[in-house]
Amino acid sequence: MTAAAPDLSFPRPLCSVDVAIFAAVDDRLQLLLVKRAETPGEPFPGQWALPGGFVDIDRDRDLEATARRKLAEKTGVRSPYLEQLGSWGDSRRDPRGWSATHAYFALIPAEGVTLSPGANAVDVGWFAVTGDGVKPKLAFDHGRIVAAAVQRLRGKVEYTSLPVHLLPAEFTLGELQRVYEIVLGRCLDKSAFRTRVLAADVIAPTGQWRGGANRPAQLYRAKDRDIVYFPRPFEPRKARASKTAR
Amino acid sequence: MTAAAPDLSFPRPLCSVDVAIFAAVDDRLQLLLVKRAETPGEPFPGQWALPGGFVDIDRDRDLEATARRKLAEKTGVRSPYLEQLGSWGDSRRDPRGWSATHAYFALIPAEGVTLSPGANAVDVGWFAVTGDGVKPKLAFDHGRIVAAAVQRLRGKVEYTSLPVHLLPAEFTLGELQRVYEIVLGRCLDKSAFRTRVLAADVIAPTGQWRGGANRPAQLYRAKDRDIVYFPRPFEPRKARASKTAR
DNA sequence: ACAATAGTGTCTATTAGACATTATCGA
DNA sequence: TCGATAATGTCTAATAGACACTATTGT
Repeated sequence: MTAAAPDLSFPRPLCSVDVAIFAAVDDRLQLLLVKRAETPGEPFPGQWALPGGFVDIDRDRDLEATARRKLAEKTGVRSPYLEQLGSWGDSRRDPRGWSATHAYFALIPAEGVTLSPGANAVDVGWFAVTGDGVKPKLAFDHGRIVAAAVQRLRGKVEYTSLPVHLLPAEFTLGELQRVYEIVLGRCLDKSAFRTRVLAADVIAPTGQWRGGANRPAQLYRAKDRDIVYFPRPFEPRKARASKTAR
Repeated sequence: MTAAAPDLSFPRPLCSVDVAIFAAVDDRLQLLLVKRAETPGEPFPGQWALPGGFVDIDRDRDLEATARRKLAEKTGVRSPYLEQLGSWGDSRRDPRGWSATHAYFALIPAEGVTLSPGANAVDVGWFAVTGDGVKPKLAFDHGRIVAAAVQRLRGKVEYTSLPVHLLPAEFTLGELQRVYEIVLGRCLDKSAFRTRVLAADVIAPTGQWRGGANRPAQLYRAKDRDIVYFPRPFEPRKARASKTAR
């Protein structure tokens, strides 16, 4: 005889995944957004939103797979830095009913990425991050999700090696410092920066050099794909009394 | 005329919330677990698990509400420190089908908490955290969720004021230091600890004193309910060469 | 007086930022 | 030689930990 299986027919929330994809494009921190189709009945038609969609329980083995699928659809990138950001679920964020979304955030190198809208979207584009968000008003509650993503990114950049994932495989220390400055929105001291990063043992010289109209720079490569934590955050000191007062 | 609403009838994952509830009980960091009922058809009958359950879209206005409901059911505590931990979703974690759970972690003062199994559970209890987890093998993938919760807690304790939430409203600096040591599993220097905590401006003296068989201690109260970040983590130095060599 | 814990003071190694200096390339 | 950027060195303020010392209660 078969035991009576408990009832699972109660209503379930909708279950989706959204991804906040960041890159350093044109010397600015930018976020990838997609424009929603104008299909009748679709919520927020024509509005910009994070790339995302419902979990497909036949195709996606887990939540991260859904996130990777969305990322690959829009950017073609297959091995980004991908981190879970959090989840947002309530009765009102989606007019179609109680819904919960699992948000991820990704960092990708801007170089060599070609955007494509994919299905469900009519347009894709990079949007400069200003303050805690982005210019256009976003669909759903994506505004607050983006704010959380930006805060998490900025916060972690203060004390981790995260920004290496915004660069291609090989890069110079100068370029690395530049991405840090782009994300943080402030300048860093070169000497202190180099000491920190090299002491953290996150990057290794490739032995190659990048030449230009100046002294060539050592090329480096990220050591681990993982994130490394600095012992302390960047802490700008008060400006010292300048000797050359002017 | 009505626009054709898009089809929402595709299968949805199950959606649940689980809560890792920590307290400092008997001078040890402990985790609250519930024993699952032996109801036929229920997965993992009789096994220990995190308190949790399906989102009830009629009762719960959002995910956090589900977490609070579970917490109150088991402990009666209504205003804990509650933080989202992450989400886990895949096709195999629940034998009943593709399921995603939203995990939270909570810190509560051990004092004055009375446990009750509530519905769906036949027993509740505190389990000492050892290493990254807890003795019994847990239901579902709760083992890895607990590991993530413990790591997050330990990590944050290094550089935040989190442990105040493991204490009752009023406490002495000695007691606060003790909870830090319980969670971190190592001793801290009294002087350094006091300087740090007081400089962080997270607690305020109440004006009251706690007496005993020794010099009375100033009572403090947490200033904000929120978490405060220390400028740097606790960093134990190498032991200095002892003058009294023996 | 003594045990026990609270609370303070001093010393020092370490560090990271500020800033100056040197190095190395192309034009 | 010059401009530009890379790489390194020096100085110093700040700090956190180690550890000793003092303070205040009950017994």
